[in-house]
Amino acid sequence: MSNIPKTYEPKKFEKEIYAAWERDKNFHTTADAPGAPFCIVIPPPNITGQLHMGHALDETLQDILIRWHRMKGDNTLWMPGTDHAGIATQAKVEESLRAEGTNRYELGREKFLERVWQWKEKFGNRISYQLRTLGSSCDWERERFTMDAGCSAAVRKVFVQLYNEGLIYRGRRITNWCPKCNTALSDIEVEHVDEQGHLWHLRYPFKDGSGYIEIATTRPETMLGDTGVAVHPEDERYKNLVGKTLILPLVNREIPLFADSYVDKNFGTGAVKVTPAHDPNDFEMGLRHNLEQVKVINNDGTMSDGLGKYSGLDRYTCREEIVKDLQAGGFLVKVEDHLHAVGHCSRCHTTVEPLISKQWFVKMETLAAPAIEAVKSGELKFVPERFTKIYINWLENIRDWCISRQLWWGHQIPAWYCDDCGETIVSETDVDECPHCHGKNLRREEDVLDTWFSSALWPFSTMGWPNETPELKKFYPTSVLVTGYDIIFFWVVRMVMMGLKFRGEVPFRHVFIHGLVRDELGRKMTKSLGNGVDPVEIIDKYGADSLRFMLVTGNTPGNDLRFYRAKVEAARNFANKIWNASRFLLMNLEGFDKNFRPTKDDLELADKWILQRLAYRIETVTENLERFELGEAARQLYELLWFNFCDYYIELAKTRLYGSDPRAKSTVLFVLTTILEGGLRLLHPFMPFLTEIIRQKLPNAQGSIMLAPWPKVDELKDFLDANDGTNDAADLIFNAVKIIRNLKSELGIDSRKKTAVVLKADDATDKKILAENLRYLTDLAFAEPITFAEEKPAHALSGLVDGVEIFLPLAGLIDTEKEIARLKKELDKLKNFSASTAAKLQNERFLSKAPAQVVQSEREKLSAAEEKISSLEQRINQLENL
RNA sequence: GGGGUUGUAGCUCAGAUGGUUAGAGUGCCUCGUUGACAUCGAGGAGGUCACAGAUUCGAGUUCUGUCAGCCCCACCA
Repeated sequence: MSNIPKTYEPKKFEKEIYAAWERDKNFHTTADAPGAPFCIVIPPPNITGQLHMGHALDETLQDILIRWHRMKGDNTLWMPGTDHAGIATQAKVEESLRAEGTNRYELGREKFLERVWQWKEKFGNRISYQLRTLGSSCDWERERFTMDAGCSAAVRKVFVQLYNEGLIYRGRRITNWCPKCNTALSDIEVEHVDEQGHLWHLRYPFKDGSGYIEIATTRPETMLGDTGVAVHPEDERYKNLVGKTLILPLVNREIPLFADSYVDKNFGTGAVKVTPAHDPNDFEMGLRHNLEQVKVINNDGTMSDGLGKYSGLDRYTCREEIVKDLQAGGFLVKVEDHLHAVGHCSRCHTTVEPLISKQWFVKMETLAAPAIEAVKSGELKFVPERFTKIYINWLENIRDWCISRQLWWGHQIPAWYCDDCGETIVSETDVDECPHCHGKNLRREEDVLDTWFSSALWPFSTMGWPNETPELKKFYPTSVLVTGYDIIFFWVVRMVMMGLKFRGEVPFRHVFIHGLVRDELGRKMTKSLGNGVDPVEIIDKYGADSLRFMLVTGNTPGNDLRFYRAKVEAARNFANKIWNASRFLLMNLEGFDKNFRPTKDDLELADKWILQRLAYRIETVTENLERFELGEAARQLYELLWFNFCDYYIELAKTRLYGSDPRAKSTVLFVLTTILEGGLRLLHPFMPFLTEIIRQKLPNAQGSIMLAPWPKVDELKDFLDANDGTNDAADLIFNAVKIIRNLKSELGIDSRKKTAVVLKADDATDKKILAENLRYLTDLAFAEPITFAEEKPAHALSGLVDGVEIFLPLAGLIDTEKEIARLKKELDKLKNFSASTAAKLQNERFLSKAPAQVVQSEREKLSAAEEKISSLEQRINQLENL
């Protein structure tokens, strides 16, 4: 029988296995295949760069669910693809152009886009390749891109319909503007960061010379655009001043003092300067009071023309100049330190400038209502549930979505402006004549759409929508969306809204949320910190299976997890353990008859025990997968395969394996292969490569493991008997093993050295179990010879398990005092426990209110403890009288 | 300002619907290389489950409050 190398070296086989899966079309899905649909659409990675640890986690979770369902026999589709990532990708390409000494404007729109497509080709492929190295079992034949023809058609259709329904509109509004990216941003693309700034107190004189009013501002440079000063209508300090005219310092513009309830009486001086063109609140107030909008800051962050010496200055340089000039003019009262939140571009971290410009918006309120309802009704569920609150809270306070971006890379907005009659035409197909005036002077809107607009359609645009494809019918709504909590607002809510709007159904039944992967110190992995760990490098060194296993164990849904190498190594060691257990089995397969099936009578305690363990884990692992508790499922498999199978069963199997009874050997081989093969299938979703390569070598399996059936308890039913006492018996034996090992260690005896053991069992059942399985004590604890005694030997170390006393007789004298001290310590512990249990059992209320089962088990515990106590006391007595 | 979340062994984390004497990985200490595995085996030390109350026969687990950390949302200039 073929054998495998001594150590687990994933690098030697992972690539090959993946290639074989792909070659054999194991990932392939058709809509008309049998089985209930199970579908996940991948959160499309950006084509900006390469796979990072966050992707590795996201893909691993998805692949586990996908592989599990595929094995379960569901018609399983994992739709792969990538995202064009408008701003981010454009910025990357512009960066590389800068390195070449040119820029996009020199290149022109068309040439520039060619460059971006080249970039897409390169990095999109790299991402797909890296997903493969992780083992992701996507249906690659269906790979999509947010800007491919199908997605583009979907985008156009959605845009036009929303426009026609009045849900998309174009308006001149104040929006967040990034002076560096040179584009508008939506509200959620702005990150607010607390910054230590200043609060400048300024005095604005009244026109009539009757003094001045003091205002406070954090942005003095915007005063050039002030067109009013506001106070609260009920502010006694200013009540009778409202309506007066002020002279704006430095500019000498006449501006009104008016009242608006927006103003907070308690902040600053209670009087606020109003700059409608550069502050969202001032903009609103400006509309309410018909104030002029004076734009003083350009899109690039410099000061506008017509501002005299300030024109052309950078906004922050200008601030310094203004402050200087205000001070010189006697308008500056004082400067205070002030901590306040400042908006930054989430992409480049430049301070955002609120500016007035013409942008396209999506009206959110009518779209949001059904999205809220879908979650409230339970049609869509978040895992963990707590995220529903965040989701609903956000949707209930939603504001219109600015979807136009002044970029080139993205879906160009399908709108045309007629220069002849001023008409705006929005159309799914390109337009070359104005339907209104038949003029030919049409200009296409240059702006592109926010990246998330196309991402929002991903669950159905990838399935062929707007055509009613078989895929759409079969797989929509998809089953689960797996994503990080950081993009719930960006993506999840928008997919839900668009899915409900255009398909009339939620895009997915469950949203499975995971946390962020952090570094060993708990910090976010970022480029600026340089603390990112490259998954490709980890895979190269430890294997994809180890990385995957590490990413799912030891964490719970929705919580962040820390990445540290020791954890990957632990996972790798687990893989190596399985590797070697398999190696052991493979080297002992001689004489294996794959048609042999033992009868129940052939099975001994260890066989029945391990088969029951497997059956139990089939149940609990499946349950945990159903609950999305992948970490717990993985933990249980670790326990089954390492502790139960390797540490106990394999050791116990050796005697019969090397023995002379052929039927016993056949039986043990059957059990070994059954457990390993079943365990591999359970483990396959987590560690696909390792389980595949090993299972292919097993004589009791055929075909790819990824297409093998998910284990069922039913497979083992011939060997299971829930009430045969197997577990109690196994507990007794294994506890006895522990005690013998323990005593040996206490005496400094080599754990593998054969040591005589004396047993004293008063209970007939216990005695029978021990007598039938003495070999296990020899195999696991190297106890030999083992004898039964009615009396406690004098010179011996002793231990207790259930009702059984275990002695290690000593040839020479034992250190009696030390042994007494040890036993007394144990006695104390037992007495404490028995006292508290006894107290519990004397408590009337416990007896009357606790379930009978609990009371009963407490009684049993107490009597067991009392038995042990008396036995220990006897023993101590005996030793003291020596 | 609102909301969320975390606080369990030196470190990183599990402990679903409250019920054995609270677990794992890693680190540490002792011992062990006669063919599955030193990426290993055996044993050990190490925890008043942040703190204070409440509910309950019973709380690491439920509730309230306090302290500490992290995160998200938010138009106080």
